Amino acid sequence: MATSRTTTAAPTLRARRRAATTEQIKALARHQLAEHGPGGISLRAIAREIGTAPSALYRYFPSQSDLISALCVDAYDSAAEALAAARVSAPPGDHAQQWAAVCHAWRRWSLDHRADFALIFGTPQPGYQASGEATGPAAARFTQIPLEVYSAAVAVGAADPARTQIPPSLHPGPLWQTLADDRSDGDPRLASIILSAWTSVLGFLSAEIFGSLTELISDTGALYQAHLHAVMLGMGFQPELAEQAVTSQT
Amino acid sequence: MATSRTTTAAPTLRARRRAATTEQIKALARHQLAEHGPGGISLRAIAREIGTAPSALYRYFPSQSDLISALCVDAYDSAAEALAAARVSAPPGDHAQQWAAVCHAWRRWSLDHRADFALIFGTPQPGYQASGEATGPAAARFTQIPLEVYSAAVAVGAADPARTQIPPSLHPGPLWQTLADDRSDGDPRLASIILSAWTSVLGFLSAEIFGSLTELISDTGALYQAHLHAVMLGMGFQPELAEQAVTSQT
DNA sequence: GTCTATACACCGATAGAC
DNA sequence: GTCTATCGGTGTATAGAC
Repeated sequence: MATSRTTTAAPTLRARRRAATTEQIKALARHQLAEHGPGGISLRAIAREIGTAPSALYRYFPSQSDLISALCVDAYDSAAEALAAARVSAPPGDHAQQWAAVCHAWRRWSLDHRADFALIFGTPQPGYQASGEATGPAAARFTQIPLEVYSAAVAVGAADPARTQIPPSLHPGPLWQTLADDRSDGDPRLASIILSAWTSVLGFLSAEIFGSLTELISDTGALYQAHLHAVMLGMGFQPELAEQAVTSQT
Repeated sequence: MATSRTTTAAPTLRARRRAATTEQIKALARHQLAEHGPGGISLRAIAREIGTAPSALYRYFPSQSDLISALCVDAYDSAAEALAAARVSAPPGDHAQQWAAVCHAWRRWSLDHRADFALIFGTPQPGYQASGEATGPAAARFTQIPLEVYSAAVAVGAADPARTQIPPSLHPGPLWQTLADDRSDGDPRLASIILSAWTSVLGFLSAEIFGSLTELISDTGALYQAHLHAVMLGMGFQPELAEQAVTSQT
């Protein structure tokens, strides 16, 4: 009966080899993704590089969609890790600077992992995205980071929802309840404010990575800084804190 | 020598039939795009529905990529038409309201043409997007609309670049010169300001169409209104004009 | 010029032997 | 778990009939 416990603390030699192969498959798939873009993942090509029959891969992933779902989860985790690291490396008391640091980390991660960015923020590939049940928790872990930073900023008065243009009557949706923990007992406007700000930042990154923003403006980094500045003012950060936070970023 | 003039004002019966077939192919491709998502366009399926051999389609489009490029051009034209119509239907003198109307038209068009939105604003499909030479003019025609509205607003004082957070030192890129006409003789900051604002709106639409924004907030329309309000303040519109323009939208 | 017919090389997925 | 064999599907290219 103990043989079925694959996730136990005592890894069988078989289980370890299996995990290694799984990781190898994902690595090759990630490489194909970066090379040939979305939809360029070929199970046959992976099997060819591994040196095995194509059908053997189906013992590791039931279908190509499951492989991509796994890549999505990894991408969310990778991004969340980058954002969390940026947050803790910022001054603990300066929530404005934490926000700016998180946003800059998001951009850097996006530029360094364009394929992963496209995977989780771009056009949903048909069939892949359908299993939001698999990628949901990872996405929640990611989204929670900016929420925590902003609600902490509001709690200490570094940002004031009353300074924003978000009407208090807007109610958050069902999925938001899953995200928010006890911190969200306060102003329900936090959901709307942070979503508005978050989508503004997402749009910049989307235009920079997918679109032709790079050819429309020379110094996209400087524009991103100004963009963040405007966004932070729009979400009610104290003007002096916002300016100082934005200019203190490298 | 006149036989090669396919775009002449005297349409041959042959040419008309050919144009009709071309349009039919594009219509079926659009349908497949909306049905099966990006990458779901199958030339064989189109030929099957038309009732012809797959290879016959190559007399109309040299390759699948060219078909998709044509769809991109159509999508840009469709969006540009919707935005331009919204602009002229707004009060001629009220530039803030024109901006808000254009943004609302953009959202409505995006929600009504999700596949086309993904085509031109989502993840670029490898190979398709490479021919920016084909879709470039159409994209320029689209981008020029908000530029015209905003520069007109600045010209009459409805918006003031000095109120924004965009530093004057930012220089526009090479492609921007192609877009801007004589109107852009003024403040070079206009490029940066409008790009920052435009990407904010794009991010909202991207999150609403690609992502799970719908499940995070109940009334996305109301949030969009507040989002626009914040964006307009960020681009230096007079506060009273911005508020009135946003609330006057249906 | 236009369409048919055919061939090629790829793909994801499945069945069944070992 | 891995293999071979196979199925139905795809985009693309070429040869040849009308």
